[in-house]
This record gives sequence, structure tokens and C-alpha cells, in this order.
Amino acid sequence: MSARGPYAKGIAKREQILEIALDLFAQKGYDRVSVREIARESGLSQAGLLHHFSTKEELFLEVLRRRDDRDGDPVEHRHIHSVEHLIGAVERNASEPGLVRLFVSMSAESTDEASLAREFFVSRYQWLRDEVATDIRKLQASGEAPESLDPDAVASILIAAADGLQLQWLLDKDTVDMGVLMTTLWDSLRQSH
Amino acid sequence: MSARGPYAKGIAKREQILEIALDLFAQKGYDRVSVREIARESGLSQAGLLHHFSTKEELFLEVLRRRDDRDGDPVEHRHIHSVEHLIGAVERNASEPGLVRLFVSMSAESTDEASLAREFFVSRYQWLRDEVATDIRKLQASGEAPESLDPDAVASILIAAADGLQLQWLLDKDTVDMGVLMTTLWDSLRQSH
DNA sequence: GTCTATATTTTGATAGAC
DNA sequence: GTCTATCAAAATATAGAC
Repeated sequence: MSARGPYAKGIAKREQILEIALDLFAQKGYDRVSVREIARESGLSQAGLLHHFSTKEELFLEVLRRRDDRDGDPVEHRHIHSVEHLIGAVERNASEPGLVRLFVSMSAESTDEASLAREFFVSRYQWLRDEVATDIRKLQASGEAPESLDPDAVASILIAAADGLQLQWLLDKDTVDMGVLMTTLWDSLRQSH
Repeated sequence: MSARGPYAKGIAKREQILEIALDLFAQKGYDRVSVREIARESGLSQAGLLHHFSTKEELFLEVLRRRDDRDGDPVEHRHIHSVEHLIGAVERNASEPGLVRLFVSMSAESTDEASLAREFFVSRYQWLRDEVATDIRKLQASGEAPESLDPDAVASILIAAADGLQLQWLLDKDTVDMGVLMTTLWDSLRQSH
């Protein structure tokens, strides 16, 4: 897939806009960023930006989809999610407060029934719970996790803890160590009977 | 403390505005509610409302403080928070999606460094963690919780799970049973060694 | 305490030139 | 593909009458 051709310039600009929009949405939230501001940071006029994404919401949804892909190799991300990966992602997120804020604020906004992002987050959580629950069943089969655990319940709980700890961490980064706490939780669950 | 006197009318109106603002912020989030809208629902003009709260942010902060008080008896709320209370609050919240949404979206907004609500949530989490950790120490002393648990870590984790489960529940109310999952988590932790 | 009227900004989006 | 110019709608906040 060459980057050359008649569309190369447009595609490159699109990528740049998406990067900048990601950062701005992460910093300030959807409603507090104007298209003008994203355009200015991208070295474009507002109308120039709206040539690439004809509405603000279209740009926003594209940014959301992109966020998932940045969590490491997209292929790996999509196919071998596990408890270990979940904890690893939380640990890595401690170096990316902007991304964490994007996720926290966008997922909160998505709870609005009318939000365009709602569908995105609903299916994302369904998928995530499924991946983690499947991994737990695998660990039970190999004796690495106790049979007493309910895989679906524990999957929900681990994901919930990850989200909640990210929120606490954003508010008090020195007090809350997300990675350590996730490990503590998983160790405790594995040692329950 | 009588409700009579020269200020009775103003105070009553203030209360009414706060109730309505609470509901609207909960439904739509801070940025998507206008002062005009709150005023209209309160039977006032915009200028009439701004006589009671001179800026939108002032009104918002007042609503936030009020939210805490609605979580049951304020006195009890403030003085005997415990693991049991935390789980009970989550269970009760399943009948109040509006309030849950308010909390989720307002806490997410508060992660903005410049947010006026930030200070409110930072101190709220510090206080909550402290209350829950203290309760866990008490349970350990009476033999109702294993000594192997780190009270501060478990407090953070339980609160995080509560927040994260509320988010998942808002997005998929039929699949996620917050109360059951919180109980599952706490039981597992108590049975770990 | 509440109103009408208005100042001032800012927003998302479009039209049309180049 | 990007610009300038512009529109229409909304927002917060204030001034001043009653």
C-alpha cells in the first residue's frame, strides 16, 4: 500500500488532524474543543478542516476508533486480550495521562442515550468482557486460576477496577498506583476459594 | 430553623432551581445544559435565575455539594461509611440512573486540571478511601476480614470497582448487575489468603 | 426577586473563489 | 485542497426598569 499517488497529501493531512484532535479532545473533552481550534493547530482554516471531516461528530468518531489502535499493535490487541494484557495496558497508561483522560471522559459522555459514541463503547465493553472471560476460562483449565471464580463476573470486575483506578489516578497521581493495585486485585482473586 | 422570614421565598426558589439543575446536569452533562434551560424549567427567565447563582459554575458547584447529601442521611453518610455502605449505595443507585450519570460524567469532567469540580472530587476520593480503609481495619480486628488484605489498597479497589461497574451498567443495564458484582468482589477478597 | 432588552462571544456549517 | 467571507444560532453575562 504505497503512500504515493494523487491522494497522498490529503491522507497525510487527515492523519495529522486526527493526531491533533486526539490530543485536544483528551485535554478538554468534546464540548470544550472547537473545530476552529483543531483547525488552527493543524495549520488550516476551519473550512479547510471540514473538507476532510465534514462534521465535528464525524471527526470525533474517527478519533475514537483510532484510539483503540494506539493501544499497541492493533492485531495483537484485537486477538489475544487477556487478564495479563489488561493489567499491562493499565500499567502503560500511567505514562499517558492524555489518553487516559480521553478514555475516561469519552466513555462518560457515551452514557448519554443520544451520544454517537454510545454504540462504540457498548460494543467495546461487550467485546472486552468476552475476551477477558475467555482468558480466565483458559487459566482455569490449566490450573492457573481457581475454579471457584465466575469468569464473566471477574471479567466485569477487573475491567471496572481498571476504569475506576484510572479515574482515581487522574485525580491523585502520587497516591494511586494503578498497576500495583490491579496486580493486587488479580492476585487476591486468584487466591480466593 | 424556621422557613419563614424575609428570605423564605428566595430560599425555596433556590432549592427548586438546584433540584432541577441536578436533573438536567445528570441527563446531559455540564456543557450541554444552558442556564436558560434550567431557568425555563424553573419558571424563571435566565436573568431571574442568575439572581440566585450569579454564574453557571457557581450553580454547578452548589449542585455537586448537594449530590452528596442526597445519598441518604447526610450525617450517617459522613460519619459511618463502610464497605457495607459502599455496596448498599451501589445497589440503591441501580434505581437512579440519572444520579449515576451525573456522578460518572461530573467526575470525568473533574479530571480536567482547570475544572472547578476537581478539588471537590479529589477530596471526596481521599475521604472515601479513608473511610473504607478504616472500616476494613475494624473488620480485620474483629476477625471478619483476613489480615492478609492491605486496607488502603482494598479500599481503592472497591471504590474503583464501584465506579467502573456503574459505567458498565449505564451502557448495558440488562447485562451488568452492579450489586451482585460488588458482593462477589467483596466475598472473593474476604476469602483470599 | 424578577423581568425585558441587549452586549458580546463563540459556535458549527456553508458558499464560492482560486 | 484550501482559502475568505459569511450565516444563523446559541451561549454567558450585564444593565436597568419595576
